[in-house]
Amino acid sequence: MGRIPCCEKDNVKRGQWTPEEDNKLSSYIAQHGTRNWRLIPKNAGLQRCGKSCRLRWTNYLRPDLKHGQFSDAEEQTIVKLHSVVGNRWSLIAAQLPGRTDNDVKNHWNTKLKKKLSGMGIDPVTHKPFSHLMAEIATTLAPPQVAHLAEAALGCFKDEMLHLLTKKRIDFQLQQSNPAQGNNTTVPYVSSKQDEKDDTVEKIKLNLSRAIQEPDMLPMNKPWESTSTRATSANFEGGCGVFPASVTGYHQYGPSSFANEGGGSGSPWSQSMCTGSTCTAGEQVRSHEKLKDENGEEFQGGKEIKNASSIFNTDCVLWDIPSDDLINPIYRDAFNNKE
DNA sequence: AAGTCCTTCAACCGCTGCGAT
DNA sequence: AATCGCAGCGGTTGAAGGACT
Repeated sequence: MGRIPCCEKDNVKRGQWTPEEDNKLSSYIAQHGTRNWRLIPKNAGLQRCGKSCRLRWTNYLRPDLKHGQFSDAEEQTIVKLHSVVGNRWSLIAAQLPGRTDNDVKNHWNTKLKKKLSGMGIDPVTHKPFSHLMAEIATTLAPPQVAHLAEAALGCFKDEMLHLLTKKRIDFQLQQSNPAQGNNTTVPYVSSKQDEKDDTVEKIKLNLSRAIQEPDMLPMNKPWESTSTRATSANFEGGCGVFPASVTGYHQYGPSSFANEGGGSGSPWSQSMCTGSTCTAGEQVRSHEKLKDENGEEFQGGKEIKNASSIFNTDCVLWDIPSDDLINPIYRDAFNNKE
């Protein structure tokens, strides 16, 4: 039994809204509010379906909306929240005044995913690519690992190729010493296809090396540690899949990248990618029950009418002060990758 | 200058949960 | 308890404009 459509498809206009339509909708809502979207187009004299009107209003016409570029702080908030709740755009948008879920989703898909990939971080799991490779290599028996690693490589390949073909990266192999500039540095290649093939071969080479020599794999998990100073060396010394310039960002940048000697161990970096919150399989799914620190259950999804129950000023889930949502060091690292 | 490719983002689609009946 | 209709959500699409060749 099919559901009755929300409107007569034949009688409704689709596609871009005209300024006249915007005016009609805005002035109607200003007078009558947004009760009953089905009636709004009819009463406002619009040949649109109610759903289309609602979207136009919530995503564009609402007076409280913020249009224009996302700020650094907003981007950081999105990344951080995404690492906790995954693709729950409405929940994330609720933490960004004036932004809609559509805005956040679009910005994530067009900008932030690429930024993270460019930093050597898998935007799905929020873990370094190199770590994911290493996990595959260490957790599986040799006959399986080759195939699975190949499959994983396929997953990451598009992101990596995007990065590597857009930007010329001095691709350092794990053994090479950048200061000496020895000839293990992969030279720039002339054609785009050669460049891609070469890059894929390098990744494969280093992956297979990591599989054959598990000793060289990073056994510590810097993002799970709050005390160990994690530096890019963790990954340069790892499977060597990624160039130092990329792995240097593996912890969303802050202490290990921008403050090489300091290792501030900012709660920002710790909470961005802790094992307990950042893996895809562990991400909160819609309608799963969540528990707060008192063991009381609350639910994800739209059951959370006020998202501040999760993202409140005390940051219960993250155990960080809210001020740390905006970490200037991380921000700089993030911006420098543009 | 023209054609092609890429990026962005508004809009649509289908699904789900909730409240009313 | 079952059904219906609405609102909201996330994934996807496609038009438009910009960048590149």
